[in-house]
Amino acid sequence: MPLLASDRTVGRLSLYRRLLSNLLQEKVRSVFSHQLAEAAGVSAAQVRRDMMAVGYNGIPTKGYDVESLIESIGQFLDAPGPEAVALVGVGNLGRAILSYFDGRSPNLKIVAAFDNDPGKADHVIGGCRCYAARQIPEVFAENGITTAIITVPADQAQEVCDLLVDAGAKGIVNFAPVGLRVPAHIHVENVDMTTSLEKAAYFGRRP
Amino acid sequence: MPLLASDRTVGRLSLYRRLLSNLLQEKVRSVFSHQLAEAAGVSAAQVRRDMMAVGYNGIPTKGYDVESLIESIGQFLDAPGPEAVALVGVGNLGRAILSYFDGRSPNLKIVAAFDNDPGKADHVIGGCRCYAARQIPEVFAENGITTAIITVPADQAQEVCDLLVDAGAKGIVNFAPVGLRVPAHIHVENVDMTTSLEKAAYFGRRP
DNA sequence: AGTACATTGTGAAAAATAACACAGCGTTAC
DNA sequence: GTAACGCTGTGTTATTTTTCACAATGTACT
Repeated sequence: MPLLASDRTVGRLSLYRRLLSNLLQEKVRSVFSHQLAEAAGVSAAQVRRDMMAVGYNGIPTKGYDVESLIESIGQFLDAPGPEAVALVGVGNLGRAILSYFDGRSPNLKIVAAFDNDPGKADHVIGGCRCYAARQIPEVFAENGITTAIITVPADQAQEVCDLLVDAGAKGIVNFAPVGLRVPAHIHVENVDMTTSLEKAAYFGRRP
Repeated sequence: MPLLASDRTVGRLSLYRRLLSNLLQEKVRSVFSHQLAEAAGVSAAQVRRDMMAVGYNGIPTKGYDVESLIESIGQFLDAPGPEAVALVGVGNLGRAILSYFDGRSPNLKIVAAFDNDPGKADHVIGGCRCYAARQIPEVFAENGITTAIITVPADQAQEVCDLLVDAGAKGIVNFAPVGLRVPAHIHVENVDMTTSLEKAAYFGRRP
C-alpha cells in the first residue's frame, strides 16, 4: 500500500468514493470492477489498478464490498480527523461554492470565508462565517487551516495566494485562470472553467 | 500544423492565450518561452512543443510576438465564427457560471439557460435567457448550439446529458460528479470541484 | 468432491506525455 | 564585418499513465 498515489489515481479514488456512496444509498452491497468503471467512465483495469494503490482486495466472482471499500478509500484519502478549509473571494462564484459544499462533506468543511469588501465581514453566507482578508493569519492559526480555495479575480490571485501560503496553507484550489507561483511542496489544484469550456468546444468540433 | 492536438495541449493553449491577453493589456509586446512557461506553471520546452501544434514560429533572441501569437492560437482553437453555448441547471452553481462567463468571451457565448423550475422560465439571469427544459431541442436547433454545460444535481445529469446529445450537443462540460455515458465522438469535459478539493487536501498533507 | 466459470490481481507491453539536449539562426556588440 | 550570445525548433530519450493478458482464486452448480 504505497502512501503516495499519483495525481490521477487520487482524483479517480475521490470519484469512486462518491459513486460508491450513491450505490450504498440504493442498497447495493457489492460491485464488480467493470461496473464501477462504467459509472466512473474509465476502464475496468484502471479501477483494479487504483485499488492496488488503496491496498484494498476484492473477492473473485463477488467483486468489491461497497461499504468496506468506501471505508478503505476514506482511510487512504482522508486525514485522521475532520479538516477545516477556507475560501477567499466571496463573489458570485465564491458564494456558489460555499453553498455547494455546505453540509456536503464531513471530512472537509469550509469554516471561514474571506473578502476585502467590508460589507461582507461578519455575515454568514452558505453556512460559513465571513471575515476581512487581513484576518487570514489569525483565523488560519485558530482553526489549523491548511487547505484553501481561491475565488478572487485573476489579477488578485497571486497576492492572495502568497498571503495564504504565509498563513500556513499547504493545498490550494485555484479557480483563477493563472498559474500560481508557490514554494515547493505546496500543492495547487487548478480549476479553470474557461479552459474546460474551450476544450469542450474544440473537441466537440473535431471528432 | 496538425489539426488535432492532444487534450493536454489544448488545455494549455487556452491558458496561454489568456495569459498573453493579460500581457498585451500591460503593453508587453513579446515573450520568451521561459516567461510564458513560468506564468503558466509549465516548462519552457513544453511551451515550445505546444507552439509546434499551433504551427506558430517565434524568432530566436526575440521570442514570440504577443499579438500575433494570440491571433494564431485563436485560429487554432476557435471556430471560424462565434459559437453559441447552452447551460442546463440554473441553481446556485449555474447562476454563478452564467455571470462568470457573461461578456467574458466573444467566441463562446452562453445564449440559453434551461431549468425544470417553471418559475425560472423566461427570466434573464446573468445576461442569459431562461427556458423550460422541454424547449432544449427547438432552442438548440434555432441557435445551432453544439456545446453545453451541465450544472444539474448528480442524479439528473445522465438524463439531461441524453437530452442534450439528442438535441445535437457535441461537446459537454459536466459539473456533476458522475461519469456520463455518451456515444463515441461526443466529448465530455468533467469539472469536479469535490475531487479538486479532496486532491488539494490530500497532496497538501503529503508533500 | 469436482468441474466450470467469472472475476480479481498484477507482470509486462503499449501508449501518451514531458523533458533533455543541441544544432541552427537572428541579434547585438564591437 | 564578424564573433559571441541566447533563444528557438525538434530529434531523441525518459517518465508517466494506461491497457493487455493471463494465472490465481473463490463461488456455484452438479
